[in-house]
Amino acid sequence: MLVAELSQASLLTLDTETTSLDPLSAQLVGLSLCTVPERVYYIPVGHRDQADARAPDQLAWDEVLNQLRPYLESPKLPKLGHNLKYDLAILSRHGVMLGGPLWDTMIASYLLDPGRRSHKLDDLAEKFLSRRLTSFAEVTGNDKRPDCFAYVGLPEARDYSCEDARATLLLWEIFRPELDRLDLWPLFSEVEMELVPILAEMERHGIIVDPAVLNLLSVEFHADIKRLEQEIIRLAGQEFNISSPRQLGEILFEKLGLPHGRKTKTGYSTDIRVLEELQRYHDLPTAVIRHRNLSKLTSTYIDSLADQVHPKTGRIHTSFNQTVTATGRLSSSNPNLQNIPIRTHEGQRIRQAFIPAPGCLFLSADYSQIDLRVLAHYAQDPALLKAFRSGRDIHVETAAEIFRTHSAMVTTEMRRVAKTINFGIVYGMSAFGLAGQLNISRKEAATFIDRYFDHFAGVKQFMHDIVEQARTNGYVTTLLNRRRVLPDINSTNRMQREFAERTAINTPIQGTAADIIKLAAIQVDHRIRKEGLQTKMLLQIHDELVFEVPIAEQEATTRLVKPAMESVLELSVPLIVNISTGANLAET
DNA sequence: ACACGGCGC
DNA sequence: TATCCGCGCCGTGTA
Repeated sequence: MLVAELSQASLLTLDTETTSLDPLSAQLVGLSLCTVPERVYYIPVGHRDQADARAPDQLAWDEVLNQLRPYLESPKLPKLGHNLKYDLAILSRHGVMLGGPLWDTMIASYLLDPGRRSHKLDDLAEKFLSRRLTSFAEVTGNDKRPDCFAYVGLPEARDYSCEDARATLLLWEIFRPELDRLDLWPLFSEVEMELVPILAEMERHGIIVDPAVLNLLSVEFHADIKRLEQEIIRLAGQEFNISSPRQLGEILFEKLGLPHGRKTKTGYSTDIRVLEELQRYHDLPTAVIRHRNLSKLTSTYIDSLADQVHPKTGRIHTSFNQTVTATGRLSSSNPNLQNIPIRTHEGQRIRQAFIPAPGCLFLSADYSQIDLRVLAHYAQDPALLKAFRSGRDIHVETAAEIFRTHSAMVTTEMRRVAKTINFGIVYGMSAFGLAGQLNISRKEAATFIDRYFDHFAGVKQFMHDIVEQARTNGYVTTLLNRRRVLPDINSTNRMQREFAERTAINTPIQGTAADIIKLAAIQVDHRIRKEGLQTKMLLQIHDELVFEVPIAEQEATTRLVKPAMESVLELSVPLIVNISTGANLAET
């Protein structure tokens, strides 16, 4: 009956039930399928009874596959799911390469409103279908086993799973016309959905960390932390918890009587800026800064990365989340591989622990100044366009303007200030924010900003226009028509309104950069396939793609990646990609 | 659950 | 008068 339906279907909705959230170890328990919301089928294949034997009344997966494979793998039949990246990974491990256009209600919901807090099926069903779905906790009861779903009775599992598949299809019937109406279909089908299997493969492949390097760092840093603890206690004259900002504040500002600066809701601020200021008066802050640096690296990166090496693969498998950020960027979690330290020497040593597979090297390809290039394109500012078209150092050019000198006379310090301003511009920063960032007076900051806008008048005009556009429309868009609503843009609360105004400036820039890097990942993936290379894309870090490249493919990959990334979109200024290679992440 | 602090782009 | 630069994830402390 299902098969008869499938042969007529124009869309197949599916939802997998498994033994684990980790697709690398999850076993398939059941699969629900539907082509219309009125009839949903549940196929139990991996249920266990209470004695942990195979439950009766199930189908053998091989026989199910004999019947269903042509439809599941059909390149013509579109597949709909909620968070299809997961189902894709599960089915792939069970011998099915899901084919056809992929449509995902989680991503559809995200494109329709990227600012929404949750795109979970249960929450969307409640909001758009006025239906309360049975939660996973309700169907698995008190069972705390990681593979608890396998022990759910067949009727209960069927009802639960079918409910989810049906809700997915009903949501799709709402979202699909909305995507069309808001002109989001190309972004959805040609960008976001193309990215899904690519991200799934990046996650599956993972990245190697060298446990020997991590162990060495762990031992060394723990010893340093221990020594610093002794010194801090000596300098403070008493024991206390250095990791507690509250206790640290009491020591610094009450016991030692050092001058306190800003206060937070809960007490004195003890952040890095405050501690650096206090170094003039006492040796304690210096030791605390060093202690903070080392404990941060140890707890967040060294020890926890070692814990997250997958037992089956010996690699780290992050999750790339496609429905989290308000701007269109990806995020990475469990662990976050988009914030591995880079600036400090200790950070570089952590990067050394990330290594390519034997016989391979890492190749990193990053867009040069992508945010400012996007700004140049939007603003059509003659000076900014000229600087990028002539290939000059944008921060040096900016410094020459705001310091009223020639670019040949720009010092590294002047360049640093200009760089801060350039980043601030992208974020819609005020004179107040810039002053705080550069530790200069507000008047000086205002002078820099005035001179900046004097020279880059097109940027000023752009910032004005985009805020105006946001006020009129209630939303802003990127070059690929990604949209973000700004409910507070006309708020009477000045703080809220100004925040929305900064968002109106930043989102088209950051979001367009996100569009570009997503297009790049898709293009590069397709070309790698076409050329039959073994190179694997491992990471996306906002403006950078990192690959694991067999040594013999280094040249071919470089020749492929750079032009592919530079030609994904034609802006008014060139997109420039820098390539570097190395035997670990520190070397790239 | 929330605040703080800190890592990345 | 006060304002405190956009987007994330995560560890720790505190309640």
